[in-house]
Amino acid sequence: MNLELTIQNAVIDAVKALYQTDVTAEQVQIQKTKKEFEGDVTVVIFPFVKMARKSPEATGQEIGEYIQGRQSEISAFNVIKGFLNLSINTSFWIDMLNEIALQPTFGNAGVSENSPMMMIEYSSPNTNKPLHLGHIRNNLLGFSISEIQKANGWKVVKTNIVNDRGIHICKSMLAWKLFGNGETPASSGLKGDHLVGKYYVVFDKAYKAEIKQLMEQGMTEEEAKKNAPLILEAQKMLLAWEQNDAEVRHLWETMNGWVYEGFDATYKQLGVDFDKIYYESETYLEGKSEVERGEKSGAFYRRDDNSVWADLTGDGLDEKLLLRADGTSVYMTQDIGTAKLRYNDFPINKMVYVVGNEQNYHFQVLSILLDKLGFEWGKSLVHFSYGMVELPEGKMKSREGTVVDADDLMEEMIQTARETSEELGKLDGCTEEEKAGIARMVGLGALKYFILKVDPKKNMTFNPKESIDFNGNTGPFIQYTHARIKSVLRKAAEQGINFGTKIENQLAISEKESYLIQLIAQFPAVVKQAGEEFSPALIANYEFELVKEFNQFYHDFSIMREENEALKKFRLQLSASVAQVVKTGMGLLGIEVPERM
RNA sequence: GGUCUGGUAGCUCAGCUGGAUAGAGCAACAGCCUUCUAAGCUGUGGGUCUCGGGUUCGAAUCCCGACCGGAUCACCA
Repeated sequence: MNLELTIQNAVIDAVKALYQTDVTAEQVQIQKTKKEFEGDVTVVIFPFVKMARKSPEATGQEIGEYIQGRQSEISAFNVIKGFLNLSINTSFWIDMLNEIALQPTFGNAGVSENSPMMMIEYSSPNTNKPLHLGHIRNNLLGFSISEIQKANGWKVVKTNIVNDRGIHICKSMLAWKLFGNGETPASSGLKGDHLVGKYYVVFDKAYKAEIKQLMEQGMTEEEAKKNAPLILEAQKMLLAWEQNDAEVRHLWETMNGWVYEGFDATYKQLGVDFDKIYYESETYLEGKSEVERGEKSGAFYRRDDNSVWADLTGDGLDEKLLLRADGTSVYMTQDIGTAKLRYNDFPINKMVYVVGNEQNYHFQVLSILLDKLGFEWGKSLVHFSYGMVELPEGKMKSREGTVVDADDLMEEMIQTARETSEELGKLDGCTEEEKAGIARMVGLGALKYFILKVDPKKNMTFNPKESIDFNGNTGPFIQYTHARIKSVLRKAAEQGINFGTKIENQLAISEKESYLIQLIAQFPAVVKQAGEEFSPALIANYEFELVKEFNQFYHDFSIMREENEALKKFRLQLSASVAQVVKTGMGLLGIEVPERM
């Protein structure tokens, strides 16, 4: 029972009968009738006026008359300018609501044994400092699109490649060794990742001081940066790490261990997780052999200094280094290796990288290189590219101390939610445990929704003060509506009203109600589109529209005071369906919805 | 400079596969709590959809150009 399809076919038939012209389904544009006009569904009739050789109004009238006589769902129609507005029988809407309410997984296609598999890489942190606001956007987007793809029938493997080796972690290690006095997370009370991050900053400060000193002794800035004792020492450490020096390896394992404990806590609080974690220390040597194979096959070439390059000028790009003259690999080489590794480890049908838009070029190149190496999946890699998070003062700069720390931010959101809830008296009569749970759901809901509602590909501004907002187009507004519906449903259950059964369709329902049903019915299509476009924002904005619409409805009717029992059951059923779609939709965004708040 | 990307209300954003009078939220102002949760609802004010051309019945939406902003073009990852 697809309304759009039915009407589309009816219009095609009408045009053929009336004007002896065949039109395709694409030419029949159908949309929800705008609220200010009468009717439920609108057909745009401009495409047919030439065939009819009549005015838009006359054409609309003719088509309207033709299809009303033949389609029982259509109870009335009107024509305004070139728009044919059709009113649909209330019994049709009630049938539709009945159908929706009987589907336990409405809007979520679910995964089956032979579903295709999608691997989604996200998060991918460095182990030298804690997660910040930019990572939050990455993690939320990665988690959300994973959920959305699952709802669209993909098996999803969430993966994280941890950048656990390299000069950056050596810097933290060195600073800790020199200035740390054996400080540990336990002794300092600091979260592991914060402790390691602290020493990264210590290194940077000391390093800068050395540079300054060397410059005063007459070196240029460039020379000073290369020759400062600290950086030389850090490079020595990296070399020792690569040669498996026992002491360095031990320190590295210890400090990374601290970081992982810290990251785990942050991930847990954010509500994200992974199915498979790759560590760069275990994969960074992959890819070299692939590049060498590519050189033999002629896809890449070797220069006189022994470095290996790919010439992409034919693709409108530059030349790209793949192996240094000393034979070591670069970022791109590693990514070639890990891509191959992943396709060996899992039967992947699609690989998605959730990585910021500053790496657009990198992934464009990666895709071409893999293709040149003969991997049939090379071209099909998806770089899910998202924009930067900026602060009102501009970009986050760690040097200027304007980085918004992920843990601090989440804590602040939860705290504010707690205070606001208490001010409003929402938490009266709750146990301490319930209070904490609600504050957590609301605070994090606000943060997640704020970030996910904006188009991923756009840069966004995050105002830490203003974003702690629970009014308007926010997560808490949606959560609140859910809680209120649940409250009504509880009350109905107490009174023993059974609204879970089929609703009779001899009812007079309002246009607002049929509009709501139409909106609910749209949900699966929204989920599908969100999957195709990798856009949690689509779902977020849909949820807001639905909830806003419901709130208006809610204020127009007193469900529990309704005396017509059949109508009361219908409205309860409608409310329950809205709550269901809210819960499912918010779930796709990784946002929990409380039963009460 | 090359490539990519964005420019919609004072602010944050929807709308962009062309359709009706361009929508929300925030902020401002005015109303609504003896009725299922007021984190709500209703109303008012606020727009040269950056600018200029083109395509057509119709353009915020598509095309071309200009202007402004961001990213990137590393033997960093």
